[in-house]
Amino acid sequence: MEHIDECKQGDAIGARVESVTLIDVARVAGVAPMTVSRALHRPELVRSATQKKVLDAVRATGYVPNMLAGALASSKSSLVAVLLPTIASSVFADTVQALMDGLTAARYQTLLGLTGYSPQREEELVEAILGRRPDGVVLAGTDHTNATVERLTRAKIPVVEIWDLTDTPIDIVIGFSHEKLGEELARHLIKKGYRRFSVLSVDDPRALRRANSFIHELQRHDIDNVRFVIRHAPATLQVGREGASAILEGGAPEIVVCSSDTLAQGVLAQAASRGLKVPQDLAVMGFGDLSTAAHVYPALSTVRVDGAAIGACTAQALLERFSRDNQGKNYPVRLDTGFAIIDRDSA
Amino acid sequence: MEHIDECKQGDAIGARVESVTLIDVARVAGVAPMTVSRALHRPELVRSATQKKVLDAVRATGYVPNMLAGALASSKSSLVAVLLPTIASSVFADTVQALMDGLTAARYQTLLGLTGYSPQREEELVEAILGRRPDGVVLAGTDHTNATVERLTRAKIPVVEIWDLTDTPIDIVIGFSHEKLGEELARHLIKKGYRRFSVLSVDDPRALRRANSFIHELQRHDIDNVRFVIRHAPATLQVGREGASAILEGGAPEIVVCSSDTLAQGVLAQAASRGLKVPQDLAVMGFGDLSTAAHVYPALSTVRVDGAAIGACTAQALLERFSRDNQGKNYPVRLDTGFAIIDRDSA
DNA sequence: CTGTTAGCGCTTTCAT
DNA sequence: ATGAAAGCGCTAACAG
Repeated sequence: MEHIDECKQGDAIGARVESVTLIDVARVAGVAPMTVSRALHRPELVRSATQKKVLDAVRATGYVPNMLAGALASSKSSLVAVLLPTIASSVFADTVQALMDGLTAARYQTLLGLTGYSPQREEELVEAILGRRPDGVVLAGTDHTNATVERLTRAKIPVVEIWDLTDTPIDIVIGFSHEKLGEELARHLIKKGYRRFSVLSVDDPRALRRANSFIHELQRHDIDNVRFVIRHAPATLQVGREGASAILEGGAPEIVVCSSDTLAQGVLAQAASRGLKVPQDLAVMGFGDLSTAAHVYPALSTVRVDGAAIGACTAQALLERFSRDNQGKNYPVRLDTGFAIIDRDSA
Repeated sequence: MEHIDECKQGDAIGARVESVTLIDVARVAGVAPMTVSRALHRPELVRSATQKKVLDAVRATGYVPNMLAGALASSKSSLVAVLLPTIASSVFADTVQALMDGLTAARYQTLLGLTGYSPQREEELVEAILGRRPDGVVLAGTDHTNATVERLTRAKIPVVEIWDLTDTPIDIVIGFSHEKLGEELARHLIKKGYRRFSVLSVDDPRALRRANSFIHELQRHDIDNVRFVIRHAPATLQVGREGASAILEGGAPEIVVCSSDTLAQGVLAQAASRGLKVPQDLAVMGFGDLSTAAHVYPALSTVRVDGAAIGACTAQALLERFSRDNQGKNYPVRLDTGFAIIDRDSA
């Protein structure tokens, strides 16, 4: 309110709200601006008496440091950009939570961008976001346009690709192999005795890669007639339910392998409404996180991925890069966080 | 790899990666820096020949405008801060998606902060984030610390509180009344003939307010012995399942009213595993979005909230504020987006 | 430990 | 339609 009065006086004509600056604080504290800056960011470099004067002045003036100016002057934005396909697909929720927890604790802030599974859109977002001079970038997946890769590389900041693995990462890559997952799952289920498979997947690139390598592995074991139903992302219960209908049209397979737990839940619902017992009449396999579904639906099998671990490792990798005096050197990281097949018959 | 070579050449001694600036572009294009700036941001002010020279120079140099500098000079950051309790609770997913769609289209970027339902944490985040000089702030809910409100007010930027309603908004408020929702729901269910109620809620403040006004309204209708089970947020299927167990201990009520669809799904699962038919043996009421659950579980009733509408309205309100020559004036907005009771018996 | 001097890269505000 | 000068608010680098 004191502030508002000031405004009414000050801005006789104009629009600009003139905010309190470092210089104002310095004047009130009776020290040099630089001393205020130090008192705020490196308190160990100033006498505690000075420190107190400054903090008092900060409080008195209601000073809020302008990080735009700080970042410009220091070439350090304390900003990390995170680009995800969507926020609706909750597979990333744990990852983002863990990532942001780690970053926030280290006083980094998060710039979020949603790509909608479109590499083109990702490219535009990268370009726009790089203008903010983030200290690091996190991307979902390893499939990017050439321009995206080039821009990211030119930016010379840590880049983490997550939720996938590749032999040619831009910089750091933390995740697991969707191909390997598909193959292992196929072998696992064959070993369990299943022979009649259906696959229900949304058209998100990683889901499709899992599905394809799953089906290929089945073929290598002479299992060919796999019903493969693809629906548009995002994966919802409704999509799962409709997909199940489509699959069940041609008679029930032994098992339906879904690209996500959400889909799998939709399938469960559809199975229930048709009076099919799971897993006796119809086994259902999901993908995602245990906490979401597997504990709750005793009949549901799933492939568990530790999203929180991916986020935590990403935060740690970034912070390490930020802190280390990485003078020109690169410390590539390739972390396979793995996955676990949670199986109702064996568990 | 090209990247690394370049590094080794260029930075003979130092650490700083010197990037291409407006001045470099101007030199290459043979014009003044200011002309480059205009060509990029207000093309209508430069001759198309000049325009072309500049764009060529931009491409040739790989120039990426430094928005930190731009924002500092122009006092316009093109940044909107969004503070949410969590990203795990998917009730906000649609809202965030719609909000960001709107903002991104207008070339605004989003700074995300997670408060974990803690007003204290929100306060810290607000302080930190205000340092970025965002052009607007979006907050979930209307329950903030005094310091939060004061800082936000002092910032003199549009502030939107969403997913709730209040008579004393900071600035703009877009959502619905959780009290009214609880009351209407109570009256609705009483009218349908229900008498034995249980409530299962997580301890998120808005969920509790819905639950409390629901129960109070029941009491006003002389229904008193309501079982009220509260669990820690976030709401997961597992929490729903456990909560259902706790409730069913004391014999099944006619209906369980849950603070979210996710919880409700957990209750459905538990009911199924006990052989209870829904809604005949046990009716289940959720809360959230239709697409999540109600279309899929024919037995599930729910209160539908249009999260996407909240996000879209928020984006629109912000953009309007940004564009209008809001010279000192305020255009308060109070938008009740309402809710709809989706009922299995009536629908 | 504190102060001074120079910018960071851009845009505003005049001139031309 | 284009240019020149003067900052935006802060911090690096050095001097004391």
